[in-house]
Amino acid sequence: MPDPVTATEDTNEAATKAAVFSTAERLFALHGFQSVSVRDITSEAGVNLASVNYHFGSKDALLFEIFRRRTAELNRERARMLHEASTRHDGKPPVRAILEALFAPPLRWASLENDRRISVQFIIRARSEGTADMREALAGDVSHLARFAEALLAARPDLPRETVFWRLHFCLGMIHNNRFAEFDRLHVLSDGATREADIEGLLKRMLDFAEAGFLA
Amino acid sequence: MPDPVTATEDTNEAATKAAVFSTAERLFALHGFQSVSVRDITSEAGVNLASVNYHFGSKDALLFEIFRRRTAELNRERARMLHEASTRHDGKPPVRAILEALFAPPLRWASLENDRRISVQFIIRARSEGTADMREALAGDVSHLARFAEALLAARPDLPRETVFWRLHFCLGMIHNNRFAEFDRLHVLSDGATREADIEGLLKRMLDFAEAGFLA
DNA sequence: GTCTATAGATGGATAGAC
DNA sequence: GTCTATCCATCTATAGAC
Repeated sequence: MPDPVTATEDTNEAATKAAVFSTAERLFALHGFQSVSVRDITSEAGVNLASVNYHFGSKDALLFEIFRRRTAELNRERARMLHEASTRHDGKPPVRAILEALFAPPLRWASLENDRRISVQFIIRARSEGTADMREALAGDVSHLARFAEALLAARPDLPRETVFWRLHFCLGMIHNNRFAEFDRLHVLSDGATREADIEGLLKRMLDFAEAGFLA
Repeated sequence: MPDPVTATEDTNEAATKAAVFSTAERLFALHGFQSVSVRDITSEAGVNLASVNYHFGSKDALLFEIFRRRTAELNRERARMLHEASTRHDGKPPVRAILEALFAPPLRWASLENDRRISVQFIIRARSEGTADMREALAGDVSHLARFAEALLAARPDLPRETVFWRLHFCLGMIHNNRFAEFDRLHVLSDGATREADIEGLLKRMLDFAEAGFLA
């Protein structure tokens, strides 16, 4: 049984670290990386200015830790869905099941009632505004995408290899365009006809579009 | 006939302004907006530190002017292609011709031998990292997209309105994903099978994919 | 108009008290 | 571990000499 005083201190420390983490993630996701200062984060989180350096080392290290944790979680969820699709279809899942494993995790995160809604925006932003560290990590992330490419190649052995890769690239573009600003713009353009709230409906729309594109 | 001295000065002034403009566009496109300082721009352009403020007013105003000029050029080219497709098809262009007017201009700009290759990267970056001014301008840009939406609705009157808007959104995502970093990543993933240099081939691939998705 | 020098503001990081 | 005070680098913008 731990010393109650120590336990309380540990809890406080963990709470401070967690507050910094989630506040930073939210501010970075909403306003970009370079625009948000350490002072913005600590003042909004209600913690001391020095906490970022104490708990994470530097602003960049904090950024990278958020990035690493969120991408790991997302990749794990995608890999799990791909694996389930594979077992469900005797090791040869069809295109639609593969694409669902790629689309569903970030889309479900993005639903209005999901805590991770902001995490998706963070990850998308990291793809274009990330630091050198993050871009290196993204290059290593290719191994994760490779499993999806393999599954797609197996599902469509009749297609030229490069065609499958290009179409996977198009699908990734569809996902990365799901930013708050783009949803808002579409909402204006369609005069309110597009309802971002209906995530399962959007998933079906994306799958219909991408599956047809893949079977062309 | 202008005074030769004045003409030379005017030319020098215009040359300085143009050097600042194109150097800034390139650096912003390659490294992001906040990462590039006025000092970076002026030293790389070989002009004085004060030239940015003298010729453009401020760093943000310079950014906005680049953004405004490039998006105007791109929108004009797209509108022209859409108009030509419309006359070619008696006012009712098919989906593929509409999408070609949307895809071809930014893709052709992105070809290796095109001077505007860097401008596309600038515009894409502006969509996610732009200032408040630029985001406002993007909202006004909806009128330009509305013409494409109208054409698509006319080409597929059988589809629910919101379906057409969502699919247009997916197509825009395909375009916006054509960043240098994403091309590089795809190149690694496909082990060199995807050749970014073949722009006309890529255009055909995008049209095949998107047209099939639209006709689903 | 061009340039240097500098003002004025803000940023990340840290030393040192508690 | 937490906090304050502060260092030092860097940035944008501008005043003023030429």
